[in-house]
Amino acid sequence: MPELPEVETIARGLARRVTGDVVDSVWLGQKKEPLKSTASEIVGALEQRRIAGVRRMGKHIVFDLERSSMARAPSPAKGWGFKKVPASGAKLTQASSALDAEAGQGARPTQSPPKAQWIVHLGMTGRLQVCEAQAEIEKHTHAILRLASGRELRFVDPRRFGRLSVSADFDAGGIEPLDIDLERFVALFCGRKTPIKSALLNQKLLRGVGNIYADESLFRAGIRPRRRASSITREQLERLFIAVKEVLKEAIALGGSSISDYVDDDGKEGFFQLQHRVYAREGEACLVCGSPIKRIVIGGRSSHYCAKCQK
DNA sequence: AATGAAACCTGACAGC
DNA sequence: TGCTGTCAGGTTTCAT
Repeated sequence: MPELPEVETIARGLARRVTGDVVDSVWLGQKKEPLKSTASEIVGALEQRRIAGVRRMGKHIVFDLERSSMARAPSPAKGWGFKKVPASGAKLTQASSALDAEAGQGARPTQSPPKAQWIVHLGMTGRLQVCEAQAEIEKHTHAILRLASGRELRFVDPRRFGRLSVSADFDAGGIEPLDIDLERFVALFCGRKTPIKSALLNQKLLRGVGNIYADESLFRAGIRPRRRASSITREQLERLFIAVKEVLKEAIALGGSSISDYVDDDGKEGFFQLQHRVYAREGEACLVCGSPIKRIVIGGRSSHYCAKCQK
């Protein structure tokens, strides 16, 4: 569900709320889909680390971790007595199995600790909650980080398209659409026979643009989503370049779009959906010319456009 | 190499 | 009420 503006909103909210806190212990559910790294890699990278910051890369949320100054004894292996086991039937996992594997064994007295990052991709339905430890555990909760402040950071994801991993130097691939310059933007689409809509969704080119903002950007640029990327004129690409940045910035300013289940970490909804000009408006009148908005499928994704305004 | 279709999951909603 | 079919803001995998 979340695209760049939603992930940016969520990352900013998390940065405000959990930066400086320390991960005391980690619980992971039994479903395997959400984990891209092994459970022990994730637990080992997170436990007893201080959250130095939270930021966005493409649609990924990156937690920068550093060794906690107040490193304590490893948390008790028995875990922390859950009041209610999530409906999925998950159980407690190893608490500190691979704790500090790289630092404890190497015995290298260097003072530059290895970088550690916790990477979260929300997929379609993923959410990160910051809540009190006693708050009820929602169905589809796949990970819980108990924080030294007494709160918990929880990953909830019904559809399980989200992914958790740890890394030392994560690279999301692609280029940030808000940072790219015109020449590099134009070069991305050069010689590509794929529809421009599909190229915009390709995270190896631009990272962070998703279905809503691709449609909205193409509408503002006056380009039909099925046009071959290579067939688009320089002038149109310049308009698209501006439109993509404009749409993303406006959406971030409004806290993202929320249509059904997206809410930010405070539980507040974004408001950009009120600005949608084509997305999810099939059959409704184009706000510019009044023609009915069309919906077609491109690369398996529904695509909305105005046949009169977009060529 | 690039493109497109299918697969991966659950939940919400419309229609019968 | 309950069943069926469709759809969903994303990515990966597997044939062409």
